[in-house]
Amino acid sequence: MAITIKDVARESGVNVSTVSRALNGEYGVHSDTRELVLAVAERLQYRPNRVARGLVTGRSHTLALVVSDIRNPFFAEVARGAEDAAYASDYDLVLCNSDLDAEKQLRYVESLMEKRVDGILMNSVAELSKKQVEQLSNVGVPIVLLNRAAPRNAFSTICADNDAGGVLAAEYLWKLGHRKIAHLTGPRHHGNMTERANGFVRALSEARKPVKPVVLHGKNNFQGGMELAQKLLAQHEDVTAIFAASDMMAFGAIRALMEAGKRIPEDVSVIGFDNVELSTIVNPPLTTIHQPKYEIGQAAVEILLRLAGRGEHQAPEHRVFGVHLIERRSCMERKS
Amino acid sequence: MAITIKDVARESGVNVSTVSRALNGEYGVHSDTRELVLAVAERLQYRPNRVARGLVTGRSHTLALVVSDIRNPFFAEVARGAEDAAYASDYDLVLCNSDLDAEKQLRYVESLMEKRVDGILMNSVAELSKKQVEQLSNVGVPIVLLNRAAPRNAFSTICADNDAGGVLAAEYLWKLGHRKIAHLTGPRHHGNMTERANGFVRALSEARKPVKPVVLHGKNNFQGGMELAQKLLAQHEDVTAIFAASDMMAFGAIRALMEAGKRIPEDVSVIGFDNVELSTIVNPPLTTIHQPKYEIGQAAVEILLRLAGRGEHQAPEHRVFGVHLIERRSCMERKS
DNA sequence: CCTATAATCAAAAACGTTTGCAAGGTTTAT
DNA sequence: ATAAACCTTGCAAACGTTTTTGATTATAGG
Repeated sequence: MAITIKDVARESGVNVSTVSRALNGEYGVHSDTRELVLAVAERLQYRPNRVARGLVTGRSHTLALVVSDIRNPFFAEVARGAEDAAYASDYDLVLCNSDLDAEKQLRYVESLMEKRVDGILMNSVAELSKKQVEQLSNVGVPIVLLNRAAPRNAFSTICADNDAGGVLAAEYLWKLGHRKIAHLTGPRHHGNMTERANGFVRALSEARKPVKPVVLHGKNNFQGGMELAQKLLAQHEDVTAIFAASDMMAFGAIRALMEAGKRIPEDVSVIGFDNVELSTIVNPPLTTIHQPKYEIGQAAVEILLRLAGRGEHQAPEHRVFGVHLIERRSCMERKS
Repeated sequence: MAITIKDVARESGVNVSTVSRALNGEYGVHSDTRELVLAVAERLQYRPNRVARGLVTGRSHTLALVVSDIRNPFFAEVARGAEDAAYASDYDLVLCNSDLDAEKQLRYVESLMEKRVDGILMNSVAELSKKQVEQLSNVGVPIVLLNRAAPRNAFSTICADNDAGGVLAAEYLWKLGHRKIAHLTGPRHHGNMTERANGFVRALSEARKPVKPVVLHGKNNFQGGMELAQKLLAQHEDVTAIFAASDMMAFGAIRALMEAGKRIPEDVSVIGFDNVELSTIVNPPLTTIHQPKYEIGQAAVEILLRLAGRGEHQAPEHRVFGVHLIERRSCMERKS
């Protein structure tokens, strides 16, 4: 049996309440007794039971991160930033993979509530019904979303400036002389990606000579990028530039293009979004829009902890990080 | 205030113990009362407090995964497998990044113990002192290691057949005609990588015409691969083939080689280990040793749950997964 | 020297569950 | 018909902490 606070109380001849105070460094315990208690606790290798503590304090010192898939390098980076920040404040982080499945996502939240986590960080990418949003709002624990949400609801949000990123990509491609342009993006209703698409097509439509890109929706991963690029080649052989809504999709697109005998960037330029580490090693190195993934994860739990510290209802915080273009070698000028 | 079991007891006119039994589907409660209780619980939106339950049952329904860095695609894949398996059994998974730091690793374990996790899955890659191993053995919660450990200690282990993988790489390179061979590997004392190295050099030394590869140690990531390849080029210009102990290191090596003006595979062949998803998209596609990452994570928590189910001291389980060579285009024949 | 105040600690309640035990009531078997 | 077995339920004790309250002692001010 594990040794409890009672054991160290008995062993040091004081009451458990005194042990508790001594160990937690609270005011009102004589330095002599404190030292004694500390010594005994050390000798007995006492480890406080955090679930017992959690029961009385109502706080579990645990945060949760629910992402669609941790294998997505973007989320891995966010997760690392989040975990580091949590660790720094002595919080644990539980990991959940929702696969964009609204039901699974809600099941996770429910389970997390039962466990009394102190905050949830999630990319609520799935379309939630009004009822679900309501349910989520009332869980009583702070939630920060990794994407901008409908302004009415009460979640805090943190994300990159997706719209600006889309604009950056559009301007870049346009200046390079491209006029037959495609945008490969994720599922409809994916908040972040929708914003990227919006910025992109808007910027192109406002160019000196407006361009209307073809926009294809698919899965946000390597596979999805491949499939969309294949579909694109079948329908629009003549595109000279592709903006992929994520680096993973860009990788898939590049693969499909190469298999179809296209050279990059000579035949078609490709630009991605995220700037994941691997984008430097693919060949050619991927031109992309950088967003601060680690910092987003980090900032998210900082917000979470701040909200968790305050009681009950707090004003939601919002934060958007700037993005910038990383020019590598997957795009080139198009003289038409 | 959240609503508790007492509320539903009062509301349905029965004792809390009956509510508990009804909700947990235990034997010995009349179907009428059960239905009533269930209805009331539903109406009141009752959510049991898992912390309180954990206190009495002594089980937290939580597992932990401590890896060196979740950004390493290998670990991301393992994590996903582990989380899926945990989710299937209604367990939560907390994520920890140890950075190969022995002290940080132990701090994590200590914190996890305080939280009464039901099992820990870790790649104990750091060199642990005898005292630390002992400490770990006595924590009282099942631990499964992602690498083979010293046989004396009581941890369960699960990993790929690293030695065989090393042999595979050696035989492949040798048959292709390479005789000037290098092996870029991770830090010394990295269990899995040491085994890969062992298999590799042994197989080469037992070849018809024995070869002694140069072995360089460094960091197990993209950066480390780059640095080692640069060092290698400076010291041994004449190598014609490189076996990298992980795909990430292989990517780094390829990058360094390309920057040094080498063509792959014409000038130098490169073979990796892991077969991460990205290895198909790098150019040239990477020839590598496949190990079943997702399955390893999955199997690890299955073992963990089995061990957690049984009481106290159980015989450790060991499992090793087979590996195989994936031939792509980063290696070619060498006629010397 | 006496009282008011502060410092130190013990006692006990609380947190929300599960669970062993016993008390009823109801069926079954003899 | 009665004892034995069984089913259903309530009661209360855990689980290991924190925290409030109150008592005892030491300190200080006059």
